[in-house]
Amino acid sequence: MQEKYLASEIERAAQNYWDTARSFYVNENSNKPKYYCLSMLPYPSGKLHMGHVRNYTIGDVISRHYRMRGFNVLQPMGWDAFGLPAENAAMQNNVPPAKWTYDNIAYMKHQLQSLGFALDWKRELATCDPEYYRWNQWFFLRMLEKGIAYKKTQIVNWDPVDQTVLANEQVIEGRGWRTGALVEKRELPGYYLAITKYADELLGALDDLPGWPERVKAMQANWIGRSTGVRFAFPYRIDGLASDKLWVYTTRADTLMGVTFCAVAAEHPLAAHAASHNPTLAEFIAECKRGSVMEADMATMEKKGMPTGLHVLHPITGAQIDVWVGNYVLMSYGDGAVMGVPAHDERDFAFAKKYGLPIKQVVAVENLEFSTDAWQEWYADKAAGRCVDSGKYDGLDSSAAIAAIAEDLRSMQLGEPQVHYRLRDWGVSRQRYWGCPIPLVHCETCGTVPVPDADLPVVLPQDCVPDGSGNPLAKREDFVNCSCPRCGKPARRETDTMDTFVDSSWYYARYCTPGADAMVDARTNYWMPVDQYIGGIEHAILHLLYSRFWTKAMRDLGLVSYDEPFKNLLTQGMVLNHIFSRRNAKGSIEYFAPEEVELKHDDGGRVLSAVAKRDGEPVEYGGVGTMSKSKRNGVDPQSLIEQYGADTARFFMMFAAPPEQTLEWSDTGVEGAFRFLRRVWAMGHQIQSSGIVAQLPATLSADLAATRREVHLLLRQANYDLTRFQFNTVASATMKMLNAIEKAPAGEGRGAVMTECFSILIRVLSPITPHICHALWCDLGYGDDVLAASWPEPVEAALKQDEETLVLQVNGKVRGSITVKVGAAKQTIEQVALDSEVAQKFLVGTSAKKVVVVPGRLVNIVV
RNA sequence: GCCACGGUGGAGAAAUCGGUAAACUCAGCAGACUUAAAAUCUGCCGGCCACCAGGCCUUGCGGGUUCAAGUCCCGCCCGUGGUACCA
Repeated sequence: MQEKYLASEIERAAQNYWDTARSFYVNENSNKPKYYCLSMLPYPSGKLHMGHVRNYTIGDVISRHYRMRGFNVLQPMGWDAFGLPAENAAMQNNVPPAKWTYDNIAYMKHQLQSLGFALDWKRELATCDPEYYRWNQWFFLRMLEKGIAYKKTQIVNWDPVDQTVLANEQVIEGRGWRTGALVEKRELPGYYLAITKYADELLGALDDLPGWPERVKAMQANWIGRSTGVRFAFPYRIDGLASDKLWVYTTRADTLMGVTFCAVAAEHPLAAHAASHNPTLAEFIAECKRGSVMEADMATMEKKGMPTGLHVLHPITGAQIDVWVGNYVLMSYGDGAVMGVPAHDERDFAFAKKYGLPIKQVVAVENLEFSTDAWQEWYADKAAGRCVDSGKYDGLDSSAAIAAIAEDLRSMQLGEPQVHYRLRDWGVSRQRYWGCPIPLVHCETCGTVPVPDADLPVVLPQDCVPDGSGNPLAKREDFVNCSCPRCGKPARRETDTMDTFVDSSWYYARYCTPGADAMVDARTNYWMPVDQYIGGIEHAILHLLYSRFWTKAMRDLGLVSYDEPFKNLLTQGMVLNHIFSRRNAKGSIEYFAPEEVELKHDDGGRVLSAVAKRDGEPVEYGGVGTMSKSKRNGVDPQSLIEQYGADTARFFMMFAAPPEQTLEWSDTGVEGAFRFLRRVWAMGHQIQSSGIVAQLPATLSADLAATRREVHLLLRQANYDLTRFQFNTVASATMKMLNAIEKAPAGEGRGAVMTECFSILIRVLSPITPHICHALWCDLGYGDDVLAASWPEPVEAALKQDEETLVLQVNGKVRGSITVKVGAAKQTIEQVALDSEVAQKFLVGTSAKKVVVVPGRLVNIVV
């Protein structure tokens, strides 16, 4: 073996070995237990960034560890290849998204391979491949048949200059990112998937996912947002309107007697009716329709309203209630109308104060004074209050009042209790080119007709170049023009494509069944569910909820036999980097990569200002944020790999922080990871040249026994840390092992202790830095392939010790230590502590009030 | 705004059950080796007080529970992720 650590040579050799031996190609014919380890598939943005390296190294460490523990491990990889960035790149470089995407895939695949991940590449898939997305189309048609997919209108961000739909990401401060034009809300028809039909199951099944982080389950539960309340109506009679009821939903029916107004969404029929002969109101409604559709914008904007001049009747008292239009009422949520109870709802309170609407208290809490001057938390407290000034409901508590009022509404046929979800159905239509075509045909005679299964896939043309003004598919006559599958007459193809979350909702199942001429086949039931799923915390809600929904829909269509796709979930923390941007003259935003920017710091190291190196003009510092193509703040690991090797990059990534924690990028410390690997190599060389000693002598000197004990203790700790995926401390355990081996004292058996301890070190380190460990394992003659080695376990005999040291505290402060026999009785320990010189010093003129003994840890004397 | 998570030395971090705060590493400082540099090795490295012995303080801020709090409870501040068309 070479004396010097030559990373690139070692890595090439190890990768060649794995390729030749087909080490990571797996199948279902194994007598080992299966283990499906899956990392979220990357978007092929051009180059890997540090977030990818982190994600895939975590997955690889888990995969290799489980493999050495005797599992049949599947670890596949693929490409989330449809999406917006390809269209943006196309506009910038005049390259078709298809070419850009496939070029990126080729480059990034090469990068992944150079990192030495234990991937089964024969299962690779790209979601932009017609052989993949045909099954999106096929399944969409099945959902259409089952009524899970349906059509209704959706509200989108509209750029009036580019005449195009904008993604939320493309709306910055209410303006289109390219044009700077004020964004408008526009209604378009679109297809929805009825995820709300599964809301109860999606919520309930969270309890059956003990391997998911609590925080993710909490977020999903809140997102689904099940509530029980009452849906009821305010009756009205308004000339020119056929309907005679204004429906609302509330969880606080107990405050119904405090209603002083109603508010409807700008798109509500009552608003439209009132506006038809009220230009001021029409103008206000138009104003409500300006701005983006984002929830964060809706929630933070100033709450505004305008009276419609219409009124409805209180369902119980019959009193006239004014109807307002409110910019904060969402048509897409419930019935697009809400009751206003200013006394007991904080938002209604602010609204009433602003417009001088009456505030009527109907819930009181003993000893607390209600005042309309300022909002107080208890006004909305469901638990403490009782009804007042509410007629026959006076004195009832919240739940009794809700029950009584719901019953009265029911008897009047004006409402009933209802379970409500915050979750909305999943709108999947996108007015974009680079996505999976929705397999429908529009015929003047037959209406909307599904493309027959035999004609799937509807293939997306590969050579379009978007220009930012709408979907180029609509201009492609050869795509759009077709004949109706039903009547044969000329017809037009649907040009909307599917949300890319469709692509990623079932790819994990397709990995299991490469080459199947169905969506999936029986092999999926061998591998699924995924035993360990690893991906960014940013997917905690949407991707993970859609995948769970999709799995249940596939199950209900008889395609798979499992209920949940991901048994265990590890949510990786984001890798963050600094963000710099500038708004140009047109009002659009340009981002600068950190290396394109020069920083000025204050004395404390805080960023004061930044200028672009290119032109010396100032750029705005946007703080830190997740590495992304669009913000141009990704760091390419390539130079790291070239300079130090894949093992150093992998080790450093694992060492830097625990997987779930957010990581602010900095490359200081990479050098240290490299130094460590060089020392590991040097130790291997030293052991090899001084001769490998397999047999430990019958007895060891106390010093050597201590070295051996330390390494076995570290092994015990590392094994524990592996079970909880805390790889940073596994990495530091291997560093501590090396420190101990290097300091191994002279004496009989030194070679044997070093040989044994180093074999432990290599195996524990091998999932993190597989190349160097592969080389050392072979070169030192431990075996042919470290992948086939058994995972090390600490040896009890090596851990044994006769005495232990306990911390001695007086009044909770550390004052010294005592040494006792292992397993000594509490009374004995107490006596040793009290007799100690340190304790005696503190006991002069007083006595111990209490002595707390924590076995194996400490003694605390309270005086 | 709302939901979730986080905040520990100059930096990344560790501390498994409420039991020695800062393991391991980076940066820095001092030294050894060297003609020199690189590499390597050794020592120091939270703050204040002290001649030493040692003492006091310190886990974003303010309170609380406890023999004992980074860890548990209450109230704030700041940061990150998500917020349904970024993926």
